[in-house]
Amino acid sequence: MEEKDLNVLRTAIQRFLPITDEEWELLTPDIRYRSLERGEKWIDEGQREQDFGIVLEGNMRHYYTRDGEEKTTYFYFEHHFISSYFSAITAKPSRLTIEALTDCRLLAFSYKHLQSLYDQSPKWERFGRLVAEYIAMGLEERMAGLLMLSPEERYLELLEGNKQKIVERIPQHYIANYLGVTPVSLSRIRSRVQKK
Amino acid sequence: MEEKDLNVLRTAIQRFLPITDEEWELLTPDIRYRSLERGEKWIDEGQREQDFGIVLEGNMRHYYTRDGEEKTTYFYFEHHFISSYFSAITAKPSRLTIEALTDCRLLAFSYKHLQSLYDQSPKWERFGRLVAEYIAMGLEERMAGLLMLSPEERYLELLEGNKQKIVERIPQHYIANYLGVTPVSLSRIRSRVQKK
DNA sequence: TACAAACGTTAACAAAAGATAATAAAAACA
DNA sequence: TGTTTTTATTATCTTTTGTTAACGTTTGTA
Repeated sequence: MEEKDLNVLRTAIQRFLPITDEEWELLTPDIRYRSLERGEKWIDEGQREQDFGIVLEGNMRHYYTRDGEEKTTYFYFEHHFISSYFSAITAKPSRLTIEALTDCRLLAFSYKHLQSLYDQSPKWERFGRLVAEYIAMGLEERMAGLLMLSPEERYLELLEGNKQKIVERIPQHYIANYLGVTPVSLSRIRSRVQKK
Repeated sequence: MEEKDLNVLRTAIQRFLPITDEEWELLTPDIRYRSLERGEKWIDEGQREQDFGIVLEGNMRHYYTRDGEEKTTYFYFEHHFISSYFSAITAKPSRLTIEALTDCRLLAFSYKHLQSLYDQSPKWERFGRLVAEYIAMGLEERMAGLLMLSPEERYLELLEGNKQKIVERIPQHYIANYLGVTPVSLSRIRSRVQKK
């Protein structure tokens, strides 16, 4: 495994808390590469065994399926952690599917292994807490936006915030799902916004 | 402090994980009663020092303020933990206000103290992780509903799910906020639903 | 390269939601 | 008890969204 790739993962972990080499080496035996072609699924609805991963290259989306319709609700880019998180922590089958939007390279490790680190080392347990808090904060932010902003305001926020990546690299009909409107409606919002 | 009230808190904690008497006694010195009258605020926007609490009696709401408008996004009932969670974990001023909808009795303890327990005991650190995961799951569930269901479907879900408490005990215009529509619109949804 | 699939825009119409105001009922409270 | 205040409904009008379909463009791939 390339040092550079491992460092991407270690750096991502250390955005939450510093870890020693010994702590790091508790994780490394379980790390492996995964490659996905565009359109390939990383985690499928109903799937049980759960991996965590980090995106080295490419981008991905996750979606729920309802009445045969796919509803995309999140995107993953380089250096993002990726997992069917709620399936992993509840040990239930995944309710969502994660799919590569471009060819992707990932590093992966099993949630089971991470969970065993929670028992072995308080530092990893703390990492688990900080990750959960981080995820919760992102969801709260998102939910507040859905409740308090109009679709147009949410679109404008997407253009400004630290989320331009999404607008630049993701097909618009997926973004429409993400904002909670139909693709047709997002197209109209865009033309409305442009006139101003 | 009454044994019965302390037991409510300990039971709530033990829904996440069992704790020994010694672990419990790390928390107890910091616990105190709080009483609020209807309309009184427990945490105010901009406030910094953060308490965690558990509702013994009564119910509460929390809301964001935007352009002078209050947007209610959550309700708390008996035996629910209550805090301005994201303010506590980020040590930033609270962006939301928590207000008593009825006269309330709570038990409270400081987040600072809880945080010190994270350092003192792996069990408490794990408690912190499990609580964060629980909050994240609730938010994900909520967000998926906002993205995938119509306002009418969200209202119907509220009637069925394990959330009847909200419909029974909370004024409708707050519920409208919670569902992401205006009070007028919720009233129309109700009359539409009844005709069926 | 040629064909098919995916994507984005626009149009037309129906359904729903927002805004505002009027009214009535219920709850708080002095 | 009587009087505010809060709460819910209804009506009207405007704006926005959903739905379906058509069209052209881009992209992927055989």
